[in-house]
Amino acid sequence: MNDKSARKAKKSGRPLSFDPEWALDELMRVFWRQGYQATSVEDLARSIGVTKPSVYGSFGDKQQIFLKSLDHYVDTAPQGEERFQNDTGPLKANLLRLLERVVSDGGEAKREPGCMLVNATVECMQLGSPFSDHIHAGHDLTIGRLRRILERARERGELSDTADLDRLAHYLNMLTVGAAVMKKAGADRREITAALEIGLEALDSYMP
Amino acid sequence: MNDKSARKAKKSGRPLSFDPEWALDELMRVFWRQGYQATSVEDLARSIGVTKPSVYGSFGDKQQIFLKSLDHYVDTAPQGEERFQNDTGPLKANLLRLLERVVSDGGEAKREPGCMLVNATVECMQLGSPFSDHIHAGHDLTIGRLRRILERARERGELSDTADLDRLAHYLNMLTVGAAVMKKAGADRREITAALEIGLEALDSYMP
DNA sequence: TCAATTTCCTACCATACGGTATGAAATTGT
DNA sequence: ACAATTTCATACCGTATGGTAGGAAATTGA
Repeated sequence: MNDKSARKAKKSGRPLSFDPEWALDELMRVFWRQGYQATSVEDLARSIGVTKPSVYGSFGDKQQIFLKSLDHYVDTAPQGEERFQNDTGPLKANLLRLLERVVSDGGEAKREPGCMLVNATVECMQLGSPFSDHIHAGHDLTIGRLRRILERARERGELSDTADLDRLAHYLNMLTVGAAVMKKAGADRREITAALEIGLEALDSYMP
Repeated sequence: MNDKSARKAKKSGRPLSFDPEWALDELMRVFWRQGYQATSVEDLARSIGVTKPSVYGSFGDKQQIFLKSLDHYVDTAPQGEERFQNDTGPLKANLLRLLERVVSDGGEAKREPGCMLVNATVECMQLGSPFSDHIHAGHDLTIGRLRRILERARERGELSDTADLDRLAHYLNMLTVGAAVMKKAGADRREITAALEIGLEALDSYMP
């Protein structure tokens, strides 16, 4: 009867004109580039080659689309969980690579979209729930990922046993966030890298 | 004839119902709290107790009001030029006080407006000129102020002669920006302070 | 008191946007 | 072939918004 859980259950009726996963990725990119308020539902519809009612039918209203896009961003770009895995080298070098990637990702064109989570924080925290909830979750997830990197580094003896990994993770997140904003402000990439290198020197105090 | 330059020239006609300087400060606060796109011209008018046409008559269109507000913000709040002067104590303590003030200013209520320049960067850089020009100018001014603090510290012997003050100023600005965003994200104030303290430890490498 | 000047508010316009009603088009199963 | 189902696009509605026209109100100077 209630067969909603069946994944591969073939549906009758006209098929979707787009792949839902691909579409969500496209929708995310529009919000990433333009922000929440500056994006119209028609922009979203055009990006996946349909008209408004189809978007509403498949993804809900504008707010829901944005929240799904934000969750999708945090899950995938630019530093998905799997990208955190290959951190076998020196801690500071790994972190620099990671933070630089956050800053350089999505920046093929002249317009730099920066980090969507940061953009959402500035633009949407004031809009209250459920925006604030999803944004909180995004930061918690990011900080948790950073903390796990630090934990693995400590297991390898690269951080002293007394170091407060929570505080360090919060600091690294703040550093990344600052870099993302300055990227969007048009700062030169080498300038940002130089600043990040200075910031990572703060870790020296917590190495054995 | 063309007496526009006369400051105290008494104008004939109905007097303004508000003090222009006070009004600009109020307008700035509305944009600071709500952002550019989420603010309607009617919001602005109500904040100074008039209706829309009076606002247009005195301050121009929405874009001009925003740019004037942003310039006014950079000039005055939260770390105007004069607030940078009393830095006779130890460098790191002075910087911590300064960066904390940036983060705590304007946050009387529950809604944290953060730093208006950061908010404008995220929301308005994509809107092109003249937004991007004013935002650039704001960051340049802020970084220049930080650089002057570092220069005075070096004159007092608190920084080594080889330290690259430009890079350090860029780094400190990035740190502040990150703190402003995390403040808006709802991060606890003690959490932010702790992260800032870690970030300032990076300066140790540049002290003699 | 009266003209000149400047600001004020009411009312309005055009547009853009979020969201929906409705029926046509495309598929599946029988 | 035909019913059931699902997605599609055209057309529309109500509202909010940026911006303006036009005349009333308040001041200065004569």
